[in-house]
Parts: sequence; structure tokens; C-alpha cells
Amino acid sequence: MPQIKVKLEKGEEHSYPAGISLLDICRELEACRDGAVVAAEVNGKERDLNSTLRHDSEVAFLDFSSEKGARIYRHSSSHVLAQAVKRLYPRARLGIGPAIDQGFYYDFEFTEPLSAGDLEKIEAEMERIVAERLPFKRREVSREEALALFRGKGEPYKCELIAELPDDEVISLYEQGDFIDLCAGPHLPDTGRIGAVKLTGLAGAYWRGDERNPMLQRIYGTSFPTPELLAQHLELLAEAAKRDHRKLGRDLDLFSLHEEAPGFPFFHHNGMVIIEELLSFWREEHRRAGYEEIRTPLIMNRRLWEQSGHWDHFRENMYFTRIDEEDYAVKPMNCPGAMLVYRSRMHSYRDLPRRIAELGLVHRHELSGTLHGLLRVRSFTQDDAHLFMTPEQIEPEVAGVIDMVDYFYRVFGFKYRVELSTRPDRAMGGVEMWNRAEAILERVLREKGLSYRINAGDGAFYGPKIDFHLEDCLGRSWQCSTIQLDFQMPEKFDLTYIGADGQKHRPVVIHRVIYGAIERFLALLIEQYAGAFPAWLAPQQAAIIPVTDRQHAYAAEVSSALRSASHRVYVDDRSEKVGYKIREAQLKKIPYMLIVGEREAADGKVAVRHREAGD
RNA sequence: GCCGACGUAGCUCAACGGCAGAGCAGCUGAUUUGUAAUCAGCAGGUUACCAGUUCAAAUCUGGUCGUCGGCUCCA
Repeated sequence: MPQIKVKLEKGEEHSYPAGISLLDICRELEACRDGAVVAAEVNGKERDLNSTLRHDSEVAFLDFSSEKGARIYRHSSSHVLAQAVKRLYPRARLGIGPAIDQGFYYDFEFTEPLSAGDLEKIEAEMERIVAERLPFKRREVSREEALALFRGKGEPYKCELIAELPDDEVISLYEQGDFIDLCAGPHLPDTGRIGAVKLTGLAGAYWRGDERNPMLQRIYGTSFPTPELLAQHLELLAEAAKRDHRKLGRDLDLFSLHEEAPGFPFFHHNGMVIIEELLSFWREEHRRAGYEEIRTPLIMNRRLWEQSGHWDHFRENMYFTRIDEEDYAVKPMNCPGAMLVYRSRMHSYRDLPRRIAELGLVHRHELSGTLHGLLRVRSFTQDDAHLFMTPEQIEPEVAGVIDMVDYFYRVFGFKYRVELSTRPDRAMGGVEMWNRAEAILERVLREKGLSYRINAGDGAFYGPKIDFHLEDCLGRSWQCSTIQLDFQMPEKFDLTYIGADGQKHRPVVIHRVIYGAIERFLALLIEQYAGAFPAWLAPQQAAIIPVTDRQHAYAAEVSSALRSASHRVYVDDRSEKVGYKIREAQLKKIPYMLIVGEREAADGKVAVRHREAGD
């Protein structure tokens, strides 16, 4: 029998008879001792453990702890979900079922809509399938065979996918027991490797993410090699929920949301203290970076919005009102106001770039279903700025803004992800102009050495943009900073500057925000610090805690001394025990507790206790 | 907007056709306390809102509003 050489990830080389399965190698090496090995990479390509080796190969085993391994594991779990659903609801049609960050989902079209209570039944069926230890079998077929198979099974969505596969694509099927699915793989050797499954949610999702398509029902789930790991994961989620900004916002009296104004947040004193500190820091840094600050009206007439293009491109998101029988709109963006300010006088090329900032309150009529605490609201303050410049100044200006974003995020300890969003379907201006603008942004990103991902078609209607995304406590990603290049507004508003040649020229505009929206940024900040703000942001910086009533006068002295030095402090002079007051200050996450008893009052000192991490 | 779930005291929850209840928070009083909860008392509600079924609705049904998890959209 011919031998094949197998090189393993650690550099060892072994010889095996041709036709040996990866699973056998894996077993021989005891590599799957906890059942955690899920697949293998053969010569850099992911393969099922069930597949056999016919050539000399380099093999790396993937286990659940790796990102790739977890994805394969969850993907197999989604097939088990689909199998369970087909067993219980034979007439349900299959959509798609990929692995996602912390689990998987599968989309179905049911004859009768599923309700949340049905998930338990499906979960039980999944457990049965896991217990059956059904092997995943791969089979490659022609397009015709695949189409005939899924047409016969009454699966129109699968047929649509098959029809659209490129010609050179290998079409493969995966079969486990009584279930067969179109899938590129790879998969686990058998369903028995899935230790613990949990269905986590039921949601609607448009077929292929397009709202013109029918809405399917999406079942979310997660799975782990062992019940212990699943329990650990659920525990982690429960912990994360404790830092949810909606809960902390209420507990720490930062803000509130009311039925009377859905999507329009109410900020309380404590929240305002944090916002004001964020804004002071922002103003200081912007002055340093050569920005000016303006303020423009909330309401401007219809003609302005027609001129800016918002009337055509953004109308369904805007609020309107009538004044003296004329249509007015509440601003959804700050740009038109800034354009008018720029246009109010002549500009020389010597004065450019002009960096004109505005903390602008904008209102957008977002769909009711999208509202989410402070993270997605209908009125928010953008820390906006419009940079007016000559074409030559674009690259250094974009680079300057990127540096500023990076600096701000480092101050707060945020990790961010960068995206380049390109021309949308409903874009203003020619393709050529867009390509040029996109190329410029891409060049600066590369020069900065930032890794980024292209978000095709997600640009603003007037230009492409670089977006910076932050994550909330549950790992959901939110766009904050954005840098948008705009050749359109200057045209629409006929903006000019006088060049060295004495002639009028067209400036370029960059729209940019650093925090993005103060509301959203505050929400992420609350979750980032779990409510325990650093002293410079904390609504109350110190609690002064007298031990008995006899120290009240001294406590008041300490308090007024600190207050006159602009510190935010308060005296807890209730007739409670010290331990009680400390506990309360800790729960309010106050950075410092200044305890004053007989000893301290005599010495003119305080005993300092620092806030403990967590609670 | 669409799909699914949920709205009971300020908060967390109980009662699941038969008198709306607890803990915490709040208020009053006592206590004068040394590093995470002193004790006692009081008050707090048209059970989101509007209809309907019923002798009787927080509970069952329909609608509206809001919230939560997603989809689409976006800072």
C-alpha cells in the first residue's frame, strides 16, 4: 500500500497509508481527547475530519477554542437545528443557517408562524439528534442534481441559492441521518460532538436581508462542547447585562426615557455632569487642533433642504413644521447650517483649511423598532465639524482627524474597528468623483497603517466615509466617529475661495464627528466603565462620611474647602453607621470616600477610602 | 416599519378568573455608631391605555401605546 507523509502543526512528520481518514490520525494522536477537535486544515484548506488523505499533506487540527474551530462547530449546530425543525415541521422551508459570533442561527419559512414557546420542543429534538451521533457525510454533486434534489424537497430558497452559485464552484451537500443541506462545509465528524445546545431567540429576518423579500423566521442558538461551558457562557451574559447602560443609567440617576417622548432622552443632573466634562475636554482639544465653534438653528426652511439634497435623499427621516404658511424642517444634520456660515463671507486660500465645529442637536425620525436606550435615539447631539479646504489639503486633514479619533478613544480605553463605506445606490454625483474620493480615503488609511474593512454601499449620499465602531457590553457594534469626504455640498451651495491666481475655486468639505453622538458615546462609556467613572467624569467625586453627629461641622468644613476647589463632593450626614454609608457610596460608585471621625477632626485630616472595583 | 416576547408600587419580583402582596428604596421616630446593610412604625397601586367576554378580569379576547431581542436602516 502506498504511504503518504503527513506533516503536523508542531512540525512532526508521520507516515500513513493512503486513504487514512483525518479522524483516525486525530484519534491516534489523542488529539481529540475532550472531543474538542472539530475539523482540520489540510494544506491550509479547511476539511472535515471524516475526509481521507490521498497525498502528502500538512495538517493542522482545529479545536473549539480557536475562532475557526468554533465557527465550524456552530455551523454544524445550525444544521442540527434545521434537522430538528424539519422533523417537527416537515413543511417548513429552509433559508440559510450560518455560524455567528457567539452561536448560530437558521432561517425558516413556516406554514404557521412559530411562537417562542415552540423553541423548547425544538431544543429537545436537537438534543435527541445529538444523542443519535449521526455522522455528517459530504457529497459533491452537479448543479442539475442539486437543483433536482431541492426542487423535489420543495425548497425554493435553496434552489435560488444553487442557481446563483458561480460556475466554477464545487456544489456540495452535507447529510446527517434524515436531513440533507446545501453546504460548503466543513463539519464535525458527527452530531454527537455537540455537547450542549441552547436556543436563545426567535426573530424575523428578511430573505437575503432585503425588506422587499418575504420575512422568514430566524431561530438563534448557541452550543458548547460541554454543559459546563454553556453554563459559563450564560453566566457571562448575565454579568454583561449588569453593565447595561439602561440599567446603570437608572441606578446612577444619569438619564431617563419616557413613553411621552419615545427616542428622546431626558438627561438628569448626574448625566449632565458627565456630558459637560466630555464637552469641556472636547472643546479644549479642538481649540488646540485649530477648530472654531459655531451654532446654527434647529429649524430651517424647506428650500434649504431642497438645495442640500436632504429633501430628496433623507425626507422620510425628517420632522417638519409650518411657519407662516411655509414648510420648515427640523435639522437631521448640521451641514447646511455650516455651509451657510461659510458662504456668509469671502475666503482666501491663505485661510484654508477652516475647521468649523458645532455641537449640533439633530432630530431624525428613526423607525420605532430600531430605538435602543441611548444607543439609538431620535434626537442626539453630534460633535460635528465641517472642514473646508483646497483639494491638496484633503490627505493631511483626513490624517489629522484620524489621529484625533485615535487619541480620544485611547483616553477612554476603547478598542475600535475601522470601516470604509463606499458609494450607496442613491448617491449624489458621478461615479468618477466617488471613485476618486474613495481612493483618497483608502490611501490615508493605508498610510496610517490602520486595518479596515470595506463596507460596500454604506457611504453617505454625498460622499464615502471612514467609520469607527465601538462595542457595547454584549459585543454589539455601534458606529461612533465618522469622517466623510464631500464634493457635493460645495457644489450645491456654490462655495468658493479665492486662489493664489485671484480666481474663484471650489473648496472640498470633510464632515466629521469624534464622539459621534454624545448620547451614544455616553451609553458606551457607561458600559465601558460599568458605571464606575474615573474621577474626572464622576458625577460625585467624593462622599464625606462623618462617623457621628459631632463631626458634622468638621465635615461641612472639608466639604466647602473641596467645593471651592471645584470638586464635586457631598456630606452624608444621616444618622447611620459608617458601614452603611460606605456601602451606599460604593453602590453609587463614588471614587473616593472621606471618613471623618474624632481623630481626623482633631488632626484636621480625613481618612481616604477608595472605591472598590465591581460590587 | 416588519417578526417574536414582555408591560403589577421608584426598583426587583409574587399573586395566573374570586379581598393586589413581599423585599429594597422613600418618609417618621428611636439609635451616635470607625470602613459594605441598627431597630420600629408609616406611606406607597384605576395592575400601561381603550374596548370586549364573565356574577366576578392584573389574570381570558381584540385594539392602541411603550419596552426588550432581532431584521431593515443609522451617529
